[in-house]
Amino acid sequence: MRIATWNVNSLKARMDRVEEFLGYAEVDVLCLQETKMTNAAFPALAFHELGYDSVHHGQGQWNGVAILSRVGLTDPAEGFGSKFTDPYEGDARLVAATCGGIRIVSVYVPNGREVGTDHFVRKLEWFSVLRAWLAANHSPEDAIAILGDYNVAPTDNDVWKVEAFEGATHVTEAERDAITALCDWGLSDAFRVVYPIQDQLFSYWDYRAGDFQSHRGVRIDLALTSKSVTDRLTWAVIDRNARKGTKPSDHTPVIFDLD
DNA sequence: ATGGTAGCCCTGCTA
Repeated sequence: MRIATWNVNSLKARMDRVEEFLGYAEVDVLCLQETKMTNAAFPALAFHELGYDSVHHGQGQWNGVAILSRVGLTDPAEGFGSKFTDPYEGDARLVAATCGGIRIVSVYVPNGREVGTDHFVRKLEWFSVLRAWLAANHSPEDAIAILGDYNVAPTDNDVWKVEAFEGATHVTEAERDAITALCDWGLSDAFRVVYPIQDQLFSYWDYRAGDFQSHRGVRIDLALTSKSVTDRLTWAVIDRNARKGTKPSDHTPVIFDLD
């Protein structure tokens, strides 16, 4: 089983590239973030014709998350539900479904903008709610995989140059602690199971200033997997070619193979 | 050099 995550930065602008990706990548499950469209505009029929069932939690101008699956898709759920107060209430940032026996969650964690802002505080709160939601709805014994744009580089090996991120978001101790808290519950950063210490392996490069061509990137698109999923993990790949060519997203797909 | 680009909508906001 092959699962993947991709922040497409507008599905409308990226549909050709997504269809191209589905044509060569042979993914069974694909989590999308930043679809930036309403549910009414979501091209479920086009995906169905390519063999994928789908669930989309859309908003419109911003955010928007989806799951595509060709190994079944049942029990779809959107957001944290009524038992939790979402610090970014109204944003479409989480959707879940069971695909091929695994509870798949597609997340778009808030960016946080600047350290010290209200947005940053609520980013950390969003992580707290995610952990509470996880603990309330699942056991670490479950087969669960939370894939998406976490807007956090978990270690210094996940940024192109540590000095370039002094005082910046995505690398603070508080944000990294939030990832650690999810891992302490019973999840693993699946990419680091395959590549424990290798650096300069990125999933996002800013469009500006030739950052991609100059290898100035970060690894913020992650799959956090419970033990039974992690134990099945055989390989992980970053599809750098998807960052090249005509109208690329600023993120690449990150792909995981399970036995 | 507080720059740069891309995508959305009301010509600014978000990333």
